[in-house]
Amino acid sequence: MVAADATDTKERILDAVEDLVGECGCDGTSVRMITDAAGVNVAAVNYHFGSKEELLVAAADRISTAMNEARVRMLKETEARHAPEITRAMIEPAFVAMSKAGDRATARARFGAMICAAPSEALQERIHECFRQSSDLIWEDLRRAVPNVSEEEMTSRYRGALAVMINAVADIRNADAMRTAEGRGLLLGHLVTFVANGFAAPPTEGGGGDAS
Amino acid sequence: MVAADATDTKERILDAVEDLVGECGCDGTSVRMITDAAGVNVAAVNYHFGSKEELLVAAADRISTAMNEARVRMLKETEARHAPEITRAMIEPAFVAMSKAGDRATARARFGAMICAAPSEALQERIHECFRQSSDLIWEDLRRAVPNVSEEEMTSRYRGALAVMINAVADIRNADAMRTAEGRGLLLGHLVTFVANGFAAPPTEGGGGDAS
DNA sequence: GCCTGAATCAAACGTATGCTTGAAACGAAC
DNA sequence: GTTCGTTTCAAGCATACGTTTGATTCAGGC
Repeated sequence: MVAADATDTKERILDAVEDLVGECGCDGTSVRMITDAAGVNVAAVNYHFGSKEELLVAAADRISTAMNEARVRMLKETEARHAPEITRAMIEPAFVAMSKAGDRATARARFGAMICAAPSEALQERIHECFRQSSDLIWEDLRRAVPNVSEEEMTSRYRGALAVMINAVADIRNADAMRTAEGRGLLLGHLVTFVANGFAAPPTEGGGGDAS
Repeated sequence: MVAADATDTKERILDAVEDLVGECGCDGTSVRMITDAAGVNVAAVNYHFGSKEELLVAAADRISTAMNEARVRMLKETEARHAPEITRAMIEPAFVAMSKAGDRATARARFGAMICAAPSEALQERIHECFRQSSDLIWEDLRRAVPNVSEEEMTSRYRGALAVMINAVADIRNADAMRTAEGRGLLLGHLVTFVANGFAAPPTEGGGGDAS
C-alpha cells in the first residue's frame, strides 16, 4: 500500500464503518474488523481519527450534514405547514441521504439507525447534536401545526415518529425496498401517512386509562 | 453464601440482568457485572443457565409469559375490534408487565426494549418467538379492523407501532413517568392515540413521491 | 456417621478488545 | 540527493471478555 493518500484511506475506513456498524452494531464492530474490511492497518484508525468514538462521530457527521440541509430547505419551501408536509420534511431527507450512497444505500441506512441507538450515552449525545439544527426547526413547525395538543403529548408523538423512521430504515426486512428508488418512495409514503395521521390526532382525553 | 438455595440465586441473577442490560445494553453488560450485582460467583451463570445467551432468553421469558396472557385476554374481552381497542391491547399489557416489577419497573421496561433490539440476530429471533403467540393475534385483528389498507402498508404500520411502544418504554426521559401508575397511564394514553390514528389512516395514494 | 448430589467458590483458560510503539516507506521541498 | 513531515506497518501493550476447571461446602437419605 502506497503512502500519502490520506483522504482515500479515511473514506475507505468510513465506508467500512457504515457497512460493519450497520450490520453488527457499535459494540459488535471492532476496530480490527473495520481496518481489515478497509484494507488498512489497525493503527490507521487511531492515527486519522484519534479513537473509535471519534471515528463513529465522523461517520455520523458525514451523513448528518446533507440531511440537515435538505430538511431545512424542505421546510422553507412548503409554506402551508401542515402535519403531512412537516412529516415529509422530517423523513424524506433521511431517505435521500441514504440513496446518495448508491449501492451502499442499505448499509448507510442501517448504520444511521445503529448510531442513533448507540450504547454509550456520551456518544449518543454527540450524535444527536449532529442533527439538532434541523430537528429543532421541525419541532417548532410541528407545535405550530398542531397547537391544541399539550407539549407533553406532542413530545411523545415526536419521539414516536423518530422511532418509526429510524426503525424502518434499520429494519433488515426493508433492505430490498431500500435498494431501489421505487421501493424507497413507497416505504416513505407509508411512513409519512402513518406518522402524519398520528401527529394530527386530536388530544387524548382524560388519563387514558390505568396501567397498574 | 449458603448452598442449596438455587431458585433464589437464579432470581437474583435475573433481576440483575434486568437492571444492568436495561442500562448498558446486551453487549455492554458482562457476565461479571451481572454476578457481582447479584452477589454470586461468576460460574453461577453458566452453571444455572448454560451461557450468557440462555440467561438473556430466560430473562425475556419471565416477562413475555404474563404479557402474552394479558394481550390475549384483552383482545377477547373487547368485541368491537376497532383500531383504538386493538392498539390498547397491544401496548397496555407491556406497561402492566413492567409495573409488576414494583420499584424495579423502569429497569424491567428498559430491559425489555434492549432485549428486543438485541445485537445478535440469532438472539433477536429467539426473543421475538417469546411474543409470537400474542403478536400474531394482534396482527390478524388489525387486518380485520383496517381492511382497505394493503398488506404491505399495514406491515409498515405495525412495525412502526412496535417501534413506538418499545422506544417509549426504553426512553430514559420517560423513566420518571414510568415509576408511577398515573405517569404510566398518561403516557400509555398518548401512545395509544398516536398509534391508533396512524393505524386507522386511509391508504396512501400513488407512490407517495420519490426519494432518490 | 458417612455417602451422594447439588451448589458455590477462587483461579485460570484462551481469545479478543482498544490502543500504542518505533521503525520503515513515501512524496514533496530545497 | 538529501532532508522533512506525513502516512503505513508489524508487533506488542494492558485489559476485559465468556467460559471451564477442580476443589470445597452444604442438606438430606441411609
